[in-house]
Amino acid sequence: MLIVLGPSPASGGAAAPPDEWSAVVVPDGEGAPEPAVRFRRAQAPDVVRGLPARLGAEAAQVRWVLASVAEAYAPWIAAGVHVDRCWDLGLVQRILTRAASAPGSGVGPTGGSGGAGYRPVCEIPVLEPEDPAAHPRHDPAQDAFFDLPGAAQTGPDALMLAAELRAQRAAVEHSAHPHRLRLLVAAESQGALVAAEIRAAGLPWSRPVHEALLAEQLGPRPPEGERPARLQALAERIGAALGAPGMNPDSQPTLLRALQTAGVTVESTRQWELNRWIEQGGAARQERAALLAPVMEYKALARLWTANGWHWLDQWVGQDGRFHATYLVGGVVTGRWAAHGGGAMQVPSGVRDAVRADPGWTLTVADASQVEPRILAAMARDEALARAGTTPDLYREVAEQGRAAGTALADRARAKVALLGAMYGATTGDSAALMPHLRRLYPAAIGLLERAAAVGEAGGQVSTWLGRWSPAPDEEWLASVADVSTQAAESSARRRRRSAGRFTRNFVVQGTAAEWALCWMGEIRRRLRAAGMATQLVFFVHDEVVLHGPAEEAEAVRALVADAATAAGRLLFGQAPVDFPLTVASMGSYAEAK
DNA sequence: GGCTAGTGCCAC
DNA sequence: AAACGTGGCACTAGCC
Repeated sequence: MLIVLGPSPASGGAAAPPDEWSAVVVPDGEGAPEPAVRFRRAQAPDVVRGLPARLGAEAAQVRWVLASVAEAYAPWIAAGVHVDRCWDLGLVQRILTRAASAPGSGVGPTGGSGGAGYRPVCEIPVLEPEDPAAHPRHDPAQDAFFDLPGAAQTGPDALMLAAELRAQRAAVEHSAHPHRLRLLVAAESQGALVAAEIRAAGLPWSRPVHEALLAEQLGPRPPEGERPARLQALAERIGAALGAPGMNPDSQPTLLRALQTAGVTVESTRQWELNRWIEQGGAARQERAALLAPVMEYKALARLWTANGWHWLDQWVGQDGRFHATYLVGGVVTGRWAAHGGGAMQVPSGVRDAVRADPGWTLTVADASQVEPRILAAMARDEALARAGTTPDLYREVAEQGRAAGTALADRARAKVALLGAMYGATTGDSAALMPHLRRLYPAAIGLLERAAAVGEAGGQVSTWLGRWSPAPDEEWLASVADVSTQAAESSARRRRRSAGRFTRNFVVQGTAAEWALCWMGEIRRRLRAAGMATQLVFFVHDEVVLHGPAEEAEAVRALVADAATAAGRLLFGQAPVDFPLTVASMGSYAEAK
């Protein structure tokens, strides 16, 4: 059963009160959807709790349809209301709108078996949870200002949302692969629930551990506006060593000039280039390393200070000792999640020790191994690569196969570089040189990547396994690749085609891996709920999850997470031709992972 | 004061 | 501009 929740529509010519919502039950068969219940928006959790029984339905059978789960769900969680299933109209609209621009999707106006093509009934912006529009402030003066006739203060009403739902369902059913797109819709929507729940739970973060770590590396917390003592001392040493006393190492132009004046022949101040200069020193390597040691140390510590220092702690770790990461489901063009605020997707390994389980609880960290090449093997139905994908260490097995075939892909490191390079579109170096060997060993897999690249170079769109499409190139791109008026224009056109090809090449793999991860988390969530466990998902980074729960649940949780990974593979690929093994362990500190 | 571009580093 | 994909974010410099 589908129940749409949204702002009440006008009735009898009278506008509904601004904070009134309606529940619209969408019948399975014929019949128009009708508002079944009207309620104040703040009462939504009670409605969600009570309405299914009043309609004679099991709560677990209801799919709640919302314009934006990110916007609506947080107060429900706060009220202790969790739902099993939902349909996020905004997230699905984004997927369908993009698909509609791709001729092969079956979603657009030209394709489809009987569908007229997907056109949104109403625009549903994908709001960030921080977006002021997601949390309208109740300032009466503002209300008066926005209460103009026709002002879309509350967005589409529940009946419009029901109509949009209808359009979305039709588009899915008429698409090229309805069962896959259905899964994507369910997984993306479930992802929105997971993201909101992770944010609400938060990653347990020990302020004392973090502060001790900062004190150890940077010295005591400095007064506002001053550098920490260790950094200040290093800045002075750098100035002295480079013959530029008083210089500010935070100023890249200043530092670069000082380095060059001191005979350090680099063109940037990047760490890798400084390291390369040291390596090239021959007999003078020691001297060079000693000269640049304070610079390197300054860079590392300055990064810690600015990215994850005391300010970060104050801003992102509240009194509850949790880091509440805000995830943007499908926020990356490939479908990966993005994060907003606090750098949640880039918590450096150096500060992960501050992530500590509560007393009596434990962190379970699960990291999926080599997801992308496994995904590639499964998508391409590449038998040989899939064989490697049934082993725990895919790269090692690829090296075995490479050695047996007498190719240069004879050790694990080369196998890894070659495969990653193939998925990223490497054109130089070791990985490009190994491509012919890879192509011979895995013609189906490499063929899939090269076809995806060719589509991108030609300005076309590609799709993930479940049906998330890459964007169509914009006018500017089309014009630039058509411009062959000069040699410079022609080479620029070629460069941009290649770049688009690398993007689509990577898109199919990265995007499908993101779909696997989405299903993985959905399965974890479903199983945790079914088992009635207290353990919660508290963190996610592309192919890694962190759960936090009572120590006595840990053993079951490890098994549950691994089972969920297998189930996700089955959901995508049926009897999955590859395995999705995990490195999974329970621990007190996140730093113990890997 | 705000804004953008450039730079550099973190994660996968 | 580091070869080779996706991002976020902090800082400086230089503009209005």
